Amino acid sequence: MTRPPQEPATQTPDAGGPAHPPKRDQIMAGARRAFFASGFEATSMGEIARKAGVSKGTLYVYFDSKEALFTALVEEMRGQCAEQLTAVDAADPDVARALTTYATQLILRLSAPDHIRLLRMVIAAADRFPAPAQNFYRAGPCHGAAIVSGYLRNLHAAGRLHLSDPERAAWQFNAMVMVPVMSGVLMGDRSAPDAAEAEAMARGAVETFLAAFPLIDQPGS
Amino acid sequence: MTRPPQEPATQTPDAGGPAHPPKRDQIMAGARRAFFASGFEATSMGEIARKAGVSKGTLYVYFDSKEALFTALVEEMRGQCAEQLTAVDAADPDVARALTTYATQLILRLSAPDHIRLLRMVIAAADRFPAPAQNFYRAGPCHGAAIVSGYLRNLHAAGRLHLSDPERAAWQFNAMVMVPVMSGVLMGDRSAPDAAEAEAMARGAVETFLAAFPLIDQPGS
Amino acid sequence: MTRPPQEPATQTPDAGGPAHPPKRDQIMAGARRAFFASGFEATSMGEIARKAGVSKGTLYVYFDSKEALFTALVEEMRGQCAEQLTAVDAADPDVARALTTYATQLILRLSAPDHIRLLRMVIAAADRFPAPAQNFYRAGPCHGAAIVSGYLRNLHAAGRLHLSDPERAAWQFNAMVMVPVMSGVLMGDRSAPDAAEAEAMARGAVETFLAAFPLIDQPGS
Amino acid sequence: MTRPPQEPATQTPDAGGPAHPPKRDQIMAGARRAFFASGFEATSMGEIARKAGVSKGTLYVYFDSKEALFTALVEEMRGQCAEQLTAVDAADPDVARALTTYATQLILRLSAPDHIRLLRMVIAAADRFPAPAQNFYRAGPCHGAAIVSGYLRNLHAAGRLHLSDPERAAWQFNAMVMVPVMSGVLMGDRSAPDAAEAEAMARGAVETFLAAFPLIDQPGS
DNA sequence: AATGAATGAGCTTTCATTCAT
DNA sequence: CATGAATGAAAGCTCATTCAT
Repeated sequence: MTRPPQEPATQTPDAGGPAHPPKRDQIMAGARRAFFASGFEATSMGEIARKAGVSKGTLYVYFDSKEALFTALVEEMRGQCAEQLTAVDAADPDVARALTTYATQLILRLSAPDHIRLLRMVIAAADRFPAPAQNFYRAGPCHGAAIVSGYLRNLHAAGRLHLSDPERAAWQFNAMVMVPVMSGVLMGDRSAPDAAEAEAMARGAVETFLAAFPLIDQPGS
Repeated sequence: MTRPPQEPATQTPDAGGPAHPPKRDQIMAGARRAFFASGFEATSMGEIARKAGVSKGTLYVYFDSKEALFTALVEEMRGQCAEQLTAVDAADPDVARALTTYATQLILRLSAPDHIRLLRMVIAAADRFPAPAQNFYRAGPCHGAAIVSGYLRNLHAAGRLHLSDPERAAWQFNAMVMVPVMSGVLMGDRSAPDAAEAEAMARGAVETFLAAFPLIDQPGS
Repeated sequence: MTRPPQEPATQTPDAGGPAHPPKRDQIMAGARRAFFASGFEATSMGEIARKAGVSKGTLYVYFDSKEALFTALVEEMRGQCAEQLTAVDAADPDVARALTTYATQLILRLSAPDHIRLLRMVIAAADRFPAPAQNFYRAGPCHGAAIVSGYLRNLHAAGRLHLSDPERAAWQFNAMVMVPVMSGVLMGDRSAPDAAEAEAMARGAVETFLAAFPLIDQPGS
Repeated sequence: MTRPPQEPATQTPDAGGPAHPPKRDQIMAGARRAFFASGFEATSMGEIARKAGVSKGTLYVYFDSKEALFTALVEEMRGQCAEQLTAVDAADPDVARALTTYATQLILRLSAPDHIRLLRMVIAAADRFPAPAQNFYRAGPCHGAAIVSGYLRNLHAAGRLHLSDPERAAWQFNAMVMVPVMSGVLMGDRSAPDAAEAEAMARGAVETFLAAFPLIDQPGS
């Protein structure tokens, strides 16, 4: 079920273009602003050039096409996926608290407007060029599942939890955390939750999860 | 958390357009085929007109714009959401089996290529005109949560299950059912599961769910 | 050696476009002026639209592409090839005079600026899309050879000339007529000849031709 | 009628450009390959630079513009015109054989794909910058006529042929040789002839030519 | 001299929309 | 109501040319 975030799918490699001068970053910054403002289809190369402060021709010195530029942008942003930034505090002896904190952070980051925008763009483009969505998926949901499953595995090894399939449990946990709020935000039916609401939803998920996979009390502690 | 599938959000009302003559259906049919074949942006009004067998001008007699046509189409398709078509068999005394059957159907319908296409289109458009996505969300995920929460509420009333928040539990159940496979399909990282795989995933979700919310044995049966 | 001017080579049929309204002629007229002014590559669709007095979009209602428009134009002009317009006066009993008159006309028409322009365009395009050049060749040089060979065949049948290969003789006659002046005009090394010069060159060709294929005196005339 | 291949017409003199360093030859070689591969318009300066192995900027150190580079290339290739490479064997006592051999070679060289390419390019450009075409014409057809007329003049001086206008006769001979096959090849209606076909056409031209200008038998030989 | 990054005008083509018939 | 010809704005992309290094 889990896909390791390795070997990202590629479609249109950057091809030529100068190695990595500041102009490239300038273009990426302009592209980020432009794509985030209007989405992939509705953003024109002219708009990107204007926002980047370079000529339209320069865009094509660094990127072969609009698709390639978008792909490179998503690639660059993989490292900022909500799931990449959120970890479970393995040092916290209070498992419920650790999971709740993690889940709260995840909800807040996943539902941040910029993240939603990126997600929408990437999904929208998935029909025509799947590489960005695939890479994003592996760096995001798959990575998130790996983080949680690793944590659960450790708990299991420590005898604090009984789990037959940590990976499945991790996906289920993350699913319960995100879906109730993320789906509404993604579909434009509600806005991002504030911290209090996020924590409440996190609690709900943790509660159900620990009911299904009860912690084993440590005799000596 | 749940949004009742009532009062659909509107953005671009159909304005003029005859009430419901056969020509309108003809256009809708053409639009459905065209949009599903190529997505919103890549579909031209000319293509729709050709597929519908009417002139381009006629399109504008019934719909104010391409957006309005798309919105109307999504509106019309609300009734065919995966969640609208899938029910829990309340008559089945075997709750685990009823839930597994439901979840299997849901997975298969949600990951069907046409459904994925529609979902992508609707998400892609959510930035620029949110109405379709909202309506779709309410008729889909919200409706699905309502179905399950209703079923759970009945079980609770029958004393077969103890639940403090049936709605929350319903969202969590649906989340565990869909996410592990849907997210991969939606992001283009995997293809739709076959019946066997769908059932396996359904079992996994039901197992965890019933571990968290254990059934109460009926003494007299 | 001769290619019958039948079944013209096609490459990009006109495809859609309204049947044959005045707008189409308007576009063709604009295209003619524009292409003749600058050649195929150097003429832009915008320039054609301006010269035709229509919008750029309208061009594409009638023609699929710039190539298709050019091909249609050459097609239309086939009928105005120099060779199509020039005939040998079979009624003239003075063969030398008939041939000289024909050759003079041919030289004048072939070296007319418009004809040279068209020829250059068609040759220039022959690499990328050969259909126009082929059609032009069949309607031009091949047709011209057919006219002369027909005339020669009649002379032969009438016993006025002995010829083993009328077609070959016809090509040779036409070659002698056109090359000395046409090649210089086509290559931009000289301008079109006036009537006097054209007649002088015609005489030269006829003289040599009749030296090679002497007329047989009619005993009874 | 004949233009001596002297003082080539110039239009865009090379201006700056170092006299003749190896880099210049390198560029010319790249330009030759590029122009021959794609024609004048379809060849970009970038392509030339790549094929030449120099930077785009360097191109402009040696040549003022794309046109100037093309002009210089055609200039340089004058020496390789088909007509420059083909001579009549004045030592051969068999005039018909000498002419046939010459004509066969000429046909083969003129219809060679590279020659056709060059001819098309030069004709295509003749409208916008006439110098290349003029130079090509003088080095080609004019030179060819000069070769033949010189040969004929010698025959005349030797009493083997009676000719009032050797130059005119030379043009007519060359015309009969090339036109029947060259025109078809140039217009894309047929491919280059093989040696056998070329010789057959050569024989046809020589036969007619010698019928028009019969050889005078040498009494003492 | 040589480079190659940068430019910006210009290209062909598409398309949602309008409107006279 | 229905048509389809006509539009014009804009899109992605190319390329000859320049210039600071």
